[in-house]
Amino acid sequence: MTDDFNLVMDDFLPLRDVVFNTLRKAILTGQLKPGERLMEVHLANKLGVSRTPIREAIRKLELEGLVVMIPRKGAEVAKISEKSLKDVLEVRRALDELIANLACSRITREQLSELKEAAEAFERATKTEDTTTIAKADIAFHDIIMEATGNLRLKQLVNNLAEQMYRYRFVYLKDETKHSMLVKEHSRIYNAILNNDKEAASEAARIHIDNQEKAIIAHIRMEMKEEEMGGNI
Amino acid sequence: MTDDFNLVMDDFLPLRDVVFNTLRKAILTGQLKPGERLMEVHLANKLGVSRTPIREAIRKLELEGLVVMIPRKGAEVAKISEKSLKDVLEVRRALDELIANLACSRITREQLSELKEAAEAFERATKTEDTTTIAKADIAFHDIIMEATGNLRLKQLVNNLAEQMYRYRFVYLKDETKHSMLVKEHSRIYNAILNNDKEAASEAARIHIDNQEKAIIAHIRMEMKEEEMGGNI
DNA sequence: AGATTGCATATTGTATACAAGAAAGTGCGG
DNA sequence: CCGCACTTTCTTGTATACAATATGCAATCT
Repeated sequence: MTDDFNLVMDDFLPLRDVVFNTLRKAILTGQLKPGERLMEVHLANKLGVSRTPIREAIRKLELEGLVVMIPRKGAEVAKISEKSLKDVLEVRRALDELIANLACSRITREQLSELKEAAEAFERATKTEDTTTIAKADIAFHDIIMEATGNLRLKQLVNNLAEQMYRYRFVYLKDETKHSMLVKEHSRIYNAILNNDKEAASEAARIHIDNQEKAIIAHIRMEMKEEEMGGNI
Repeated sequence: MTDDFNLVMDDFLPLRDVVFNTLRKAILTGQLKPGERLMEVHLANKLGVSRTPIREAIRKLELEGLVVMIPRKGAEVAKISEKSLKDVLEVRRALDELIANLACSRITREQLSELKEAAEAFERATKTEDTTTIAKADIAFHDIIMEATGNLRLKQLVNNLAEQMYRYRFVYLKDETKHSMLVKEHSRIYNAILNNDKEAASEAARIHIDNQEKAIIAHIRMEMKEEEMGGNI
């Protein structure tokens, strides 16, 4: 049982936020599985706090879409269907296009050189073959573009959407045959932004998401097949 | 004092949700003003419940961006700056374009005729000059398009964004000189969707938001001017 | 006079107690 | 052996009690 996630006491943060972060992380990393019930006293005992902070944390997770409430039954970790994932990706595609587009006109020289460095760092990371390193480099690259838009709300929304599919992020990063493609896609995005070519930037961003979608959907279908097989023994 | 909003008991809904809806409405309609503090005992007494449901409702409002938490100080109604409004509208523009685009290929015949009817109803409403009626007709029109996309997440996000600027909605609906323009814009959107012309639909949606943005920003600037004047007496 | 410290009070943060409803088990009758 | 009703227990929903901290005021010191 790797099931025992513990609180990282942050002392000055309210307990509800500590619990919120802890539970969110547990859901996103798969320690808490889709469909699993979140029982208040159980969590309270486990984390060594009372039910109150637990409940308040759940209210926030509920609005983030990570848990669903069943009236008079309690909270459970939200299941992600292929449909809901497609819905999320459909929105993300539009927002990522917007981000690339906005970044073209708003990026600073400094950010532009950071972006170049980040793209190179990502390429180096793919050589190391350590998925965590690659993932970090990927996030760093996209964070710079997002920052360049200067739109806080946009940033917040995209982060939340990305979160919904966090557990599938490694799927397309683990596949080494895709690495060179990812590097090319990044460089295409970088060049489009460099040239202030909004059309090209949007399209590059769209293609980037499209490819992720394909990989993730394929993975999900496989997972489902496996589950069926398991049930049919 | 129009300050006394009351609970609409929904009996089967948990109190926290009733409180949540009540407070949200109060914020959106301006009964609770930006910067105003939300004190738990005060609200609890006023609404005749204990602090617990109040707190849980505030947690949700917090995540919706309608209130901001100040640690150990409490919650207050979020202020909306011109910048944050522009941020919101920038995102909404992209999402409304997406909605119009998706609706083109996914709308059913039935929804199409509903949409035609809604557009006509909106035109009739502008003749009555009752702002509430007009607002309802406007919402109905856009709801049909949104529904046609079949994307639940998209719907949820756009609703939330629209909410942020709810109190300014009447600004562009009250101005009668704009009515004929709005009617034209709606009919443009309807025709584009009817013809399954995605490009045209997106553009029509974009223009629709652009015009709203102009009206709202102008209104906000005016409001701010007024405030300054008030302070400088 | 101004600043500073200490106290009183108000307000949030957390824990616990109590109420009510749902689910699961148990026993009885068919 | 199966099904239905009753009871028990578990879990959420709500209220309240207690703790910790910030704020404002006043008195005192410089």
